[in-house]
Amino acid sequence: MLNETTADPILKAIAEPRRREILRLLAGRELAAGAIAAHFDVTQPAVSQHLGVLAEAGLVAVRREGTRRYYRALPRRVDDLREYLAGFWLSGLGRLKVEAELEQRRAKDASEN
Amino acid sequence: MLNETTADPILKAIAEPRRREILRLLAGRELAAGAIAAHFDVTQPAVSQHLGVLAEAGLVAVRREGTRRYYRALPRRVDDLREYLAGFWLSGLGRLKVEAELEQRRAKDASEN
DNA sequence: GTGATATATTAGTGACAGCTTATATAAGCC
DNA sequence: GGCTTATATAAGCTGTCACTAATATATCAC
Repeated sequence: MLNETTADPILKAIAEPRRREILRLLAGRELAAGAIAAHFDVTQPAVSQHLGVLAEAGLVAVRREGTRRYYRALPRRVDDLREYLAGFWLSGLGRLKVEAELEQRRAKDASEN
Repeated sequence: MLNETTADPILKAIAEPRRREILRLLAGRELAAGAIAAHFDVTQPAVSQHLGVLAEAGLVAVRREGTRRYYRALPRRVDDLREYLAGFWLSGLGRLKVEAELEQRRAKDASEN
């Protein structure tokens, strides 16, 4: 389970449109760095830096084969982020209290909208 | 359901530690802008600007009462973001194909780790 | 109206992020 | 060894962001 510190780089990494494009490009398949860079109109170093950020956040994994570097997305990491967001309101002290109030608010919102 | 364009400001807003603190402070309760600002060691304008970003992203709502501005978190918006992340790999073309490959990868990852 | 309080807005500053070009690293081929 | 290809790293530029101090707006009380 992610905490505030571990979730931060993941959020920062995914809060960037180009990196989200890269991630989606790697959905369910492996691609070499060059092939990834070819999909965009920015330079290869720019994409390489994005891949570095994604790797640092654990959103992608690399496999080296000869001179190539094959990247693949790690969907588990996004699931972790979803979990983090699910427990977002329950962090800190007074979990139960907040949880109860949240339940109230949910019901209120549902009736309002 | 969020799309790439609508999800972006929410991700940007939540990818900031102080704004996450503010959001959690507003979990299940309403607080005046001043009360929120009092919780942090930055100036009132700084917090006001954060509240502006959060409001712009639809993560908080404001209620004006006299000279006070009461903010409350909108948990629904975070739920929307979770949904967006859930469908992240299925966006773009070839949804079914990617979905199948994802399923494969899930199983593979589960056995590896 | 004046004054006080709550909040937002403006202008400016330093840090950082995404980009570029240029260069370094490393593997494969001759 | 040298040459080429694939990728990363470094240095510099520009825009954006979180912050500050100062100011504006708005509401209340008198």
